[in-house]
Amino acid sequence: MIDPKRIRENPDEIKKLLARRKCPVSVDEVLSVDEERRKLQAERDTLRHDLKQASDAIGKLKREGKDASEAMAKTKELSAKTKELDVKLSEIEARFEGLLWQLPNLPDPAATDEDTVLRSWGKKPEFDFEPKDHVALCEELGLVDFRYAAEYVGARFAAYTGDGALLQRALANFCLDLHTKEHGYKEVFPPVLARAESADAAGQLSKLDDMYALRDDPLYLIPTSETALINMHMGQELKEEELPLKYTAYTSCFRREAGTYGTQTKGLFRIHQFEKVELVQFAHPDRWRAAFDEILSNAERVLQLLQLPYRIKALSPAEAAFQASLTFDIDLWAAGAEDWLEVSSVSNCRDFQARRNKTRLRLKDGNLIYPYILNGSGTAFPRLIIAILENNQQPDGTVRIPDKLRPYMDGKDYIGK
RNA sequence: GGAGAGGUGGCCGAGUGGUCGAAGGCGACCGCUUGCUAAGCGGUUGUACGGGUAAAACCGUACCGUGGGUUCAAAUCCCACCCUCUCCGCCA
Repeated sequence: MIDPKRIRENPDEIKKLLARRKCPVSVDEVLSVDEERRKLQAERDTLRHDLKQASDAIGKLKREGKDASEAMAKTKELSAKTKELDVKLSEIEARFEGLLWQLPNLPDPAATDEDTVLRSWGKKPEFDFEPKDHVALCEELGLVDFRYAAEYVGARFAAYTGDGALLQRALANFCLDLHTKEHGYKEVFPPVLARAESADAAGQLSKLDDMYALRDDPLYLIPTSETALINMHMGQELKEEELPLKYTAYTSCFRREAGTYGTQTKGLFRIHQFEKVELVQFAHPDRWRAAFDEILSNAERVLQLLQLPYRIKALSPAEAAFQASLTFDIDLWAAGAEDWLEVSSVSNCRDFQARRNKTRLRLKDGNLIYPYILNGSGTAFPRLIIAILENNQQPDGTVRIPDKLRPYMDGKDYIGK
């Protein structure tokens, strides 16, 4: 949520910033509803003040043992009028809130309107044979059973089998070990279901159609563990001294992604359930950049240790998620697909989510503000698996396991040998 | 899922219709004080929205799990729901 005061005080600035991204409501509408709301509140407050005084007077009369029936009859009318205004006010307040919640986060001033590749790392592998894509490799090495998954649950799901399942588990342990032991994150294993309000706080209810809902309970399968982690302190007051708070979680993520058929849907590329290690930091607003850079480098470290070539791309505000102010994507090079695959998205959401879930920050000077919440994948597995398989494939159809992953893969050097 | 108990400020905890934004305690902050490892004394200390201000001060309203209701008046009475704890059931 954007600070409503900021909208009121700098409407032109807000309009200009929001023009850079998809925004379903107009700032002018927000402003006019706000004005109406303030007017109504002033009226209601005055009326209620009078009512309170009248009631107090009645109390006094009664305590003194005097007759208050006349005063009570008179006050009844005042009470009715106040209630009428109460109803009107809460209606307009709800409308105001509703509009506010539909406004996407303001883009960072530094964000460019075109996606921009900032830098890259590693060398694309070269082959003296025709490299296969991951679907072929998975089938030949028995790593994923797409047929079974399709029959069992439906299209665009994966069932990892044998060394494929082991690889998945190895990556989870590898990433979690790295982030907890070397990068200082606290590991969380959260529920993968969330209430609507929790998802809404994260900003994900704006993509309601993308979430799986349960039939009998008002719960949703989380599209990312960001949903779970950014709500770790909902309703709480954090102390400046305890920042930054750093959390990591390995969970399955669920996305319906209706309407994305046709583009890059082969194999593991875009599936309805995927696994991901997420990184979230709660940071002091003044130190968000350090937290942002840290999350980015934490994610990069995974790829460096696994020797996977990648590039960092600054996302345009139009591309960024509803809740994000600044986003850098990390794209992995996949040699079989001969394409870049997004494996991580690092975002600064500023105080957007903290305002929504009422996470606040008590500063040393006593002031109460909202902390900034940042997140990033560290990283998403199906695509990591695609890149590992395609980039490390050998002429004989086996796949070399990156050195750092071997301890997690029963010490094996190759998949398929 | 069933039965019972409970949800009050940063924390603990009192409060069954008006004098309650809420006793008392703890913690925190400020001041004073004291020769013995830190204690004593005094004071301050919630949030949101609106008004007001250069900014404060200040003023108003709301908030005692959430949402409704009764009443001139609700932390207090009524209804529904949510959550926590205990016991039972079910279950990995």
